[in-house]
Amino acid sequence: MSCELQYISVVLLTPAYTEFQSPLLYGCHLFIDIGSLVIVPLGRRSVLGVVWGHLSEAPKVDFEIKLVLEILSSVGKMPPYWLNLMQFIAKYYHRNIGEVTINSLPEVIRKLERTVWEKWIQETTQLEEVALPKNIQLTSEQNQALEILNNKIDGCYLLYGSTGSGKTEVYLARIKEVLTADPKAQALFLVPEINLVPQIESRAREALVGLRIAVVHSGLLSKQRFKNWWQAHTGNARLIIGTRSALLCSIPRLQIIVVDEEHDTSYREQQGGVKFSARDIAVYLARQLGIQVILGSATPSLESWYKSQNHKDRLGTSYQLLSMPARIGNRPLPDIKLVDLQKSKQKSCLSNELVSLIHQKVTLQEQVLLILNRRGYAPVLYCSYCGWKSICSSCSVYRVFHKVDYSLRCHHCGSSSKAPKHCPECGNFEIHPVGLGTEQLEEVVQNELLQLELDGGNPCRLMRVDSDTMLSSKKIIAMLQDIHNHRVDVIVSTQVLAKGHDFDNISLVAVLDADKLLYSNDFRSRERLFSLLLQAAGRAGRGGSVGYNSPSTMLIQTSYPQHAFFQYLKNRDFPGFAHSQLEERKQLGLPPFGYHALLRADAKSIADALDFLSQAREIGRKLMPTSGKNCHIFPPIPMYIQKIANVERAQLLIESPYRRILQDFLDVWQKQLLVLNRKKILRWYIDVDPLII
DNA sequence: AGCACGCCGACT
DNA sequence: GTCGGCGTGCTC
Repeated sequence: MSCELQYISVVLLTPAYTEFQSPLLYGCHLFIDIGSLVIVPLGRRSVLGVVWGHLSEAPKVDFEIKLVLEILSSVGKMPPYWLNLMQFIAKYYHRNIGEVTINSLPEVIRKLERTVWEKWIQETTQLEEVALPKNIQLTSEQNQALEILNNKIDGCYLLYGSTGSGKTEVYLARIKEVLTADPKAQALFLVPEINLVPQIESRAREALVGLRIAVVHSGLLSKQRFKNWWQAHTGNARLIIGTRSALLCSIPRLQIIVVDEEHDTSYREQQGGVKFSARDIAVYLARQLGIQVILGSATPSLESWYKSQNHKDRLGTSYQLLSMPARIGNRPLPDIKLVDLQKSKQKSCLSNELVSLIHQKVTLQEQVLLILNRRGYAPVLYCSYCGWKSICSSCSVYRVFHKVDYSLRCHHCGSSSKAPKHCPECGNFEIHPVGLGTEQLEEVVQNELLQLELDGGNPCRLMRVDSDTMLSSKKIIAMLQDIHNHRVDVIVSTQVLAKGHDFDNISLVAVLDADKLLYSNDFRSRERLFSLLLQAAGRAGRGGSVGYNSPSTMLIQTSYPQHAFFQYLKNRDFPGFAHSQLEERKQLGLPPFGYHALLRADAKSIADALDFLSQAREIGRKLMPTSGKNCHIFPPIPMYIQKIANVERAQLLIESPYRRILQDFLDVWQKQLLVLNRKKILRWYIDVDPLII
């Protein structure tokens, strides 16, 4: 079917930070649809590309246009909505279109292992269509929310319901509705973390028996990941459950998106690659497709909350608030108690109040959850003689002492070394761990409970749950099972357990290190603390059927019990707290009243990084009279953690009350920065809507 | 980012 | 003589 030479533009992985960026021009003698995957020559290489557009006539250029080598027809075409999505992410986050697009494809395809993926495609089976069950049992409150959702096919909704109010049933009921109305429709259900996927998956399989579900997250091996991606891409999977990366899948018949725990910062954070907010992109995508998006949380992000209070954003969108205040079965909410660390007596990190409460609960055969957000035994090893501290050799942070294997580990670069028995500087043997981590807390609790015997003389059982013990998904499941089946009495954990998991028999949750987030230089830290504490409180006393011997309690140890923050918390007054925070942010022009971007520079020496940023700032200030007015560019500063893995990091903050103006400025500015072309000395990138400034 | 070309040091 | 160090430059 060859025809005369056609010209197409193709997106491919061209180097970032140079002026040489895709899409690039290619020729071919076949008509190739937009969205097709192709192999094209680039220099002396053959690389993967995505067909982006057709040219109506031969372009006049001073270079030779090469021909497409091959069309990867077995993958089919990427849907138009997906191409638009890639375009938007690249534009909004100021990234290379090729970087965004190519990196969103499955690994086998990126590596061009065609025989491998074709075999995997052969292996995947078309699952049988099964009629969905008729009804999901809902309370009247849940039904009210569902009816509003069922009234429309589009719009953005904020489902605000306390922990245990049954948000998941509402999501699933609405998804069922959408998938029943259109037998080809697909739904996307996002969760913030991998370890929440299994529980949502089993809830969905239970409520929607027979539904074809695909799970997509970075924890899968590349084969399974491809197969699940393929199920979504071909429309075979009707519900896609996953973490932020699931949003980048090809879901051609997408009709509804759910973003559970929408406030969670995991939707934004990412180590490498393109930083984007999966929640914000989900909202954008839903609006583009004219479909519904449901954001759910017990403690919404202040940005979402603000939009749900009848404040329209620049595009005229506001979120419809759906409130579900009641807990299912009217289970009592745990009492929130504060222990004043300044006044209370304590032998260890545990106040006497906490120790006696633990004793009480454990004796009643109820479970206790202690939350401390620091892994390891102690955050630093310290020589009392010469002042030596266990600083990481590659980063500007302390290495954390882990007693289990007597190691010093850097939680930033991952390097680890044997912990010294005596001071490496002065030889003194008086080196000791300073501060408290979960390993040590486990030890302290063990000592406190040694004398305690439960019914029938059984000893009190202890378990530590943090990323050091949650090594595999098998282990995670086993540990959760042990908790559910009451094979442990006291659980020591980092934040991992505070999020999303449901436990029936925990009647005491204690948070040991709340103060760190109460006074922090990050303007979002109180918002995060509020949500962490309320979520943690939600872990206590969820069970409806289990008869409690004692009322469930949430206990917080703090040195600042008088802080207004705790008044809001004790009253569970999220609206009040949100209002006070929003007032503060309004005064300071912080999000959602202002918009941020960072110019980040990584270099071998901090001077190079700062020097580049200073030059960039000058360039930016020269642009001011035209495109930069209403933007403020702050002076460059080294990052809070200046060095990670031997890379010196600095940044510069740009702030504007208008998103559009900030975006326009970044467009012009970024192009000028490319001319500085300092790729040998440093890497730089723009970070839009950063979480931490 | 790759990948090649290019121009200087110690080896079978 | 050549193998290989990584500096520099190009890719529709």
